[in-house]
Amino acid sequence: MTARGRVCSIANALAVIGERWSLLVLREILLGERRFDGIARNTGASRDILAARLRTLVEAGVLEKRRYEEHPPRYEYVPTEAGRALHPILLNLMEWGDRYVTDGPAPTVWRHSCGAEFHPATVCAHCGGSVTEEQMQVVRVGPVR
Amino acid sequence: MTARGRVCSIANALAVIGERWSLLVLREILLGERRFDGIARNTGASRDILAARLRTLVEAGVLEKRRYEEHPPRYEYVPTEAGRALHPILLNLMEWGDRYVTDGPAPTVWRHSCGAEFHPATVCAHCGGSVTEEQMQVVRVGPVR
DNA sequence: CGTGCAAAGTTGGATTTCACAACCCACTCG
DNA sequence: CGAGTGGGTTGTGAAATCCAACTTTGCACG
Repeated sequence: MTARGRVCSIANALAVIGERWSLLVLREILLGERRFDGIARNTGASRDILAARLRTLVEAGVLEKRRYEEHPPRYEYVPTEAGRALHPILLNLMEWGDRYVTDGPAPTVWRHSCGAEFHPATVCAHCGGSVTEEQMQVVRVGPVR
Repeated sequence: MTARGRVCSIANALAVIGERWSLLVLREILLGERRFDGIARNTGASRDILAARLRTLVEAGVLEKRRYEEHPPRYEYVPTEAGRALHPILLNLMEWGDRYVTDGPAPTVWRHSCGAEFHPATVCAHCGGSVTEEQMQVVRVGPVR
């Protein structure tokens, strides 16, 4: 894991999903593309790097490699619970990119079951209240090693 | 920049904040550490890489470099609106790391103004409803280049 | 039978990025 | 005057990434 710096779950999370291409692989898988060639084409990652990323994501328990055909052996990558739990992070990242990076209209649009075009909001899970800096207070912070 | 793969705001966002150390730099800045040496110490990034990251984050409009002393010239890095908008993403990433990567108790703990220990939830900004896979539907998706 | 195609990777070599330590400069403090 | 501090830059070697080509297992045609 991270040798130096602050002990922190953000750093730990990035050790798993912070390498180049990892989150784009997850994006494709959560969009429903579960095969090696399709993920390679849709992300633009080179095939050797993609193979390495898929291996580490499987080892980390974010994806599961499943054989969907016996002859010839063919595999697909499906998200585990940990992988599905990344969906909110990807949606927030997409929203931030739409707002502050992408020029023009949003390339990808979702609709929520309420009928509205979907935009994510992050709230307090306990009270449902919004998350501004004034409302947040650090109780404890990891030590720096 | 080589724009292969799907046209997507997640990819665009990662082009800005997806390089190694970028999000840990943002973490420190949002925790209140705004000086070069402090950020270097608390993240563990080497000083040359840190200088490069701070430059690209300033160029991208995520941070602002401000002189806080004239003689000798000393600088601090403060988040712009775009930088502050990354706070929800970091909190979600921390939550995911706490749950699926970090062993033992959470290294960093926040309290919300409602009094409860803070945990983030991502909801639909329009209706406040939760975000499960069944409730989400893709309306449009960026093309693959 | 031989050719072509597809999926899921490996392999080899060039290029780019990263890590680490050392160094620099302008100033302040004792 | 010498040491210390903040904010970096430079040089060198190690590691990661990119790219194209190749491999393997099987099926489908003509």
